[in-house]
Amino acid sequence: MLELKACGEYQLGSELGGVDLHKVLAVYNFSFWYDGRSSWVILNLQEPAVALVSTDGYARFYGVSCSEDFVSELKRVLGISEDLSSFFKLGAGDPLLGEFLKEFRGWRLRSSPLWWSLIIGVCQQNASFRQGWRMLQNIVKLLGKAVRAGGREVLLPPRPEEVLVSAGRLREASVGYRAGTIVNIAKAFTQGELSEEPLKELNSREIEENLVSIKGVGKYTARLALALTYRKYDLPPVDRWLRAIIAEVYGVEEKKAEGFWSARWGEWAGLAAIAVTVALDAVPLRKALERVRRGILKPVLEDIPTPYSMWRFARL
DNA sequence: TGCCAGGCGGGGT
DNA sequence: ACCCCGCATGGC
Repeated sequence: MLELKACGEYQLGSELGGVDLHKVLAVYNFSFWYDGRSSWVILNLQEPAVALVSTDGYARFYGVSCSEDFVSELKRVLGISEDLSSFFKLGAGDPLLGEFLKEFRGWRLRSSPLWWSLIIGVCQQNASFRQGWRMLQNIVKLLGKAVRAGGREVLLPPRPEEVLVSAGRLREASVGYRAGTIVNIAKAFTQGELSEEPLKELNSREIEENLVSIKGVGKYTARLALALTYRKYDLPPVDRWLRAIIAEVYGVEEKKAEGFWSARWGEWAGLAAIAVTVALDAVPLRKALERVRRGILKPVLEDIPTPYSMWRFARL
């Protein structure tokens, strides 16, 4: 097993501002990465580097090789360096997100590597939240690679090359026909058509164009990746779930929902879209519409896996 | 037991 | 520019 070197430690302090690390680490996380006190955070998947981050802000770094940039990369991944004041200001009193944003003021979206963000998107296609995250969990457990860091084992998601050598096993992860898309994405990375670093210099529209050129990656998946990887939120991932919710809450036609959402949230539209999934516990559409009517607009479910609670569940 | 779920591409008009 | 269908899989 690959052994990562200890690369020092860092105590996050005043730069945390009002950030609530429990919320940052809990949302959309797995039980094998977060236990409620500390979480493994991926800094680099290609040349493995991770941080073990406690909710009090203490972080230890581990990597194949050590880098001076680990601290700033950790801050970027945790969203600490992101100024969301205009987002929260814009959201104050919003009929859908107002209440959530008040309670989750300390939340920031963790970023993930482009390759993994795309896989996250693919697993959400034409499936429920729970089914999608179960697929992701299966992929990590079946094809992921364990590394050793600080005397502990960490399971990392498989890299594109690792998916390709075991492509036949993707079906065991219950991803169904999405296996083909996952292979297409893996090939795009290994054949050098796609790479995280160069794309970040492009604007959102250009990145989206690049990503949708992969067969099986459409607008929704590309835009989710924009938010999850590059923290670019100006092009929101609006799916039929959010579209129907927007129509219900704001009284707009479904076909105008995306335009309405972009106008409403501007540069924050993508982050707001993801926030809605957290606020409504990502329950299926029927139930989400019912919740909206009853005004239950922040996470409340504890006994089933939701974006905010899924880290508590070993099996989703 | 069917039907459907946080898309997508390919085929129509 | 639309509309419509099929698609693997698992939950209800």
